[in-house]
Amino acid sequence: MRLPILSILGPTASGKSALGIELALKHGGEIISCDSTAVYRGFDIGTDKVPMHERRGVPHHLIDVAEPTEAYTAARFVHEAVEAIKAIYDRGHWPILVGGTGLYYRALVRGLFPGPGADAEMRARLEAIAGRHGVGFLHRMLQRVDPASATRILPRDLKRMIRALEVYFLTGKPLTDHFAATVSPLRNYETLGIALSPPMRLITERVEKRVEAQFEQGLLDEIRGLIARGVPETARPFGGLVYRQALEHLHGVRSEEDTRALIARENRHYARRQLIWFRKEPNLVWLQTSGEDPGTLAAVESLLSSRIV
RNA sequence: GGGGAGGUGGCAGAGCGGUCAAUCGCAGCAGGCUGUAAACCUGCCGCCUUCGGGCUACGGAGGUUCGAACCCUCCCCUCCCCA
Repeated sequence: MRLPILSILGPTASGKSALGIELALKHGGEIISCDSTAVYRGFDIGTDKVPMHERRGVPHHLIDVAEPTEAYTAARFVHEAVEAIKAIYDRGHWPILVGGTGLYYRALVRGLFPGPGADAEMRARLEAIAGRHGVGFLHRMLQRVDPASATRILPRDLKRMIRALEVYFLTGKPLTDHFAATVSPLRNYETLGIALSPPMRLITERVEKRVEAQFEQGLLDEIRGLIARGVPETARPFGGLVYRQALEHLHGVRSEEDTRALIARENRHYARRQLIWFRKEPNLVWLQTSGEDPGTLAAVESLLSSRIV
């Protein structure tokens, strides 16, 4: 008898982490972060990692597992998350997935096709072609070798086009053909997914407060420190939300005040995209409250009590 | 008081006689996503629409013209410089 893998999803600042910890404390849970940026060591403030002392002894997995110069991927996430889930159940504990990275969640729950991963050399070559002949050239190329993907991928969506071509050239088979072989890594597990979706007004408010707090906690010093330690500004996590805008500010692109406002706005945009993503996920139970709302905990508890397997 | 610049859709800012409901950007709204995903990409964005189009628009009022956001006259208002 054990609890289903619980997933707590939701947009930024919806209170996922707090809820996860609360539930973990009650039922012997361990948290698996589903966050594409929290995996990077040294990027703490801008990713809003829960500090050690606030974790209250609850183990957190898939946080700080990669160097900033590494390229963490959805595939690696899936692999490590599955390993973590197994290990947690083996310990007799309960795995709780907490995060907001839609692709990672979907990849874990629905699976990725069993094909080749990123190939830096191939990508560089394709990018060079795009640079020389334009994106349209790549799209026409894709049209010839993988018409189905060419229809799905818009002509200017370079990243997806490159991936589709990469898969084709590496396997001789169109990407869309590979899709049929996709299986869920969690197919043998019982799962329960919660989507937190408090009113957007509340998200906006919380995001604004959080951005202020991030600056107060020394976001800029954290960035300076990372650079001083030799992390190149081209490192993956520097290209993401918060860090990108803050880095621009350090380069004098705009004032700190404007940067804070910009980051808050970008966070709202991001929250919207996250929700769009989750809405397409089947089998999620939606709660219109934040993770700290006592009603949320009660609702999840009651869902769990009917789902013990 | 004298001299100069200008008033364009939520902001910012092009246009300077027809092809302008008005470039581009931002904001706003909607959406996509199978190994970079906090990334990347798409559509809408005056009002109405059966999505073909219809209507009202570029500070205000007149005027010139087949035709004006663009030219002329007057008025109103902003900003800068000198006093």
